[in-house]
Amino acid sequence: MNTTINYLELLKNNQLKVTPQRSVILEQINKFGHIDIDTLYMYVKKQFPNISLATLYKNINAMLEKTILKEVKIAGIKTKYELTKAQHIHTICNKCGAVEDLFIDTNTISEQIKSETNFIADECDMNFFGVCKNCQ
Amino acid sequence: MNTTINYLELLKNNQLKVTPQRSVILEQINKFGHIDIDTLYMYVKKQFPNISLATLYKNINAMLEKTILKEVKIAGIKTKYELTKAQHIHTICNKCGAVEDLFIDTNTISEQIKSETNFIADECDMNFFGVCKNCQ
DNA sequence: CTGGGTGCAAAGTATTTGCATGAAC
DNA sequence: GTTCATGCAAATACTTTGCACCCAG
Repeated sequence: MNTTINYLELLKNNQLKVTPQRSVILEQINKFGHIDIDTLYMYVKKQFPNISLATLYKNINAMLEKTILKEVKIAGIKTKYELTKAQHIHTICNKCGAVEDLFIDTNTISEQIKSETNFIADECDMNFFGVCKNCQ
Repeated sequence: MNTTINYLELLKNNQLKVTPQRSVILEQINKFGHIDIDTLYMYVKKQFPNISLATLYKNINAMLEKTILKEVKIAGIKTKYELTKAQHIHTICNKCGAVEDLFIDTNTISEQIKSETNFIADECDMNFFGVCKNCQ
């Protein structure tokens, strides 16, 4: 049920050396879906007790630049990171805090924006706040 | 053409004391539409050379709590603040950096989300990245 | 072997807190 | 007069940088 991702190829294809630290970082981000730096640090430390926060930041930044990762900035909570995947939006539950992906079409709105304002959008972030199924 | 806002009432109605500093803060945020803390500090200092960053942060946080203000977190740029107003979305130009408001309907998507996932959304943030009319 | 990655320490930036004084109501 | 805001200094949190050493290719 979990998508298998080839971290090795992902790194190689982006001219980043494959190190065990990087593999674990990607593994953990994928496991959590969305994770903030401190939680990630905590989990990566379980496999690399000596890894430094600086290394984590450096790697995160390198992968952000290569667009392997994406920054998820959400009002009210710490910035999280996710693997870059198909265009999707986020739902954030105000009760339990869960952040979920939802793969829905966003092009319709982009086109509406273009016709109304001439702004040509090629990307978007959408965050919906409310109450998730489980918390209702 | 500029909406006149009664900062006095806005503060009073939210149980916040009316101080000249607060009025100027609201004035500047309104003038810029969206502004980050450093730019705001710079402009507020023109009228209150002795104001401290701490005071600015305290006021911003107080007004965020009362929902007079809203945090605008956008991937890649510094967090900005705006006055709370009718539901709207943001367009961010990748060339000139301009952040603009766009008042379009978001309920249709909220309903789509509800019917697809049972997530009940009561609010959303939407940021579209691309090229604005002027920069094309 | 060579270039880039790692870990540490230190620097830099951002944000919050505590407290004495002063202004709002 | 009482409560809360302000401004300063200090503390804390967050992120980046420099450098010596080490590993991936």
